[in-house]
Amino acid sequence: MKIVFMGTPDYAVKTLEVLVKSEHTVAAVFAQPDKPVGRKQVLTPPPVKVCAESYNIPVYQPNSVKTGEALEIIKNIKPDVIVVVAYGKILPKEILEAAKYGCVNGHASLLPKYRGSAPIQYAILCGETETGVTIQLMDEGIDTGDILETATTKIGDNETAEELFERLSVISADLMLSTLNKLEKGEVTPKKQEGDATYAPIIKKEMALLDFNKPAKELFNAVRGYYSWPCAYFFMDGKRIKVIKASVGGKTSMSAGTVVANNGVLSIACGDGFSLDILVLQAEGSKAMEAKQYLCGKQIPVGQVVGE
RNA sequence: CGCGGAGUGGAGCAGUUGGUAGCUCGUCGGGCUCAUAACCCGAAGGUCGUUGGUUCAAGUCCUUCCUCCGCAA
Repeated sequence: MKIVFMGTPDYAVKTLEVLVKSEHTVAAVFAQPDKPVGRKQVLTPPPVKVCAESYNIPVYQPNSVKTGEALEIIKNIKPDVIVVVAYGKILPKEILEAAKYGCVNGHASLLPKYRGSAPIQYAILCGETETGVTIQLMDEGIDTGDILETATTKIGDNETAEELFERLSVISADLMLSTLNKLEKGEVTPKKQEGDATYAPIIKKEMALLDFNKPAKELFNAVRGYYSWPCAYFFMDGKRIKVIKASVGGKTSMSAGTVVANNGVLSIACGDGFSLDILVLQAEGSKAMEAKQYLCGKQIPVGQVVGE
């Protein structure tokens, strides 16, 4: 089939590569415009663009896909199907209907759960033990289209969002290819989404501020779910401390937010009477380090209250 | 030049108005102990990121360059 691919981040690259190497033809790629990135604010192309160019596939980066220009480009290509993975823009009805088989989207959750832009993080934040990917036929709603295929996977007890991203991107890529093959042969029937829908709106950095009044388990999930961006954090002595790695510790009678142990790990009391053991952290201006190392240079007495 | 922090013995840090480099760990040796990640005694280990300068004297002031990091995206 002749494919137009729409995607932007690393997550979508996996699918693009699988499609490029398949018997299908990726005729054009759409990605978000280059953005200034990093401390130097260097204008950086999105990963999908870099990948597409390495295969000499034409790349389009319109600021908007609603102006009609994008539609013109697609109509000239006359694709059989438009594959959308983490593109980051909402497609107008005209584009959704511009290909023979429509727009097929790979979404990183088991729809209708976690519709929206951050399904992977939310699955971990909510303490799910299982998640997956859904290949859906897009309609005008946000991730409300009919389901073509799904694949499930267990979430590891200590798995971070970053790790899950990597795994799901591979699963999604393979499932996308097999689904397209079935779609071409008419071997797949779209099914309505069933069950209660939940939403996973975009992650904002403020959301990653740890509130020690919450249960330790929930904070542990936040540490995993917000890694590696924006990364869970709290304040101590006015300085931001990022929590890279943590685990749920033992019971404590100290009030929430109090340091209960400082030997080897930085253990902080949480709202449910358990502690959060911080194993790896990063202070402003320095690299990530083991809590033990951090505690060598900075004496933190038991009883000190953090969160300010 | 978007804002800011930092480069000091193996690790993490301190170093006050410039005057012989300290702390917590770790390492090595010894001691105590039934025993220990505990405790006690002792030791090794630093041209204080780089260049040039000011000074009787610079980790500490000025300067060149390099590297790392937080914010911001």
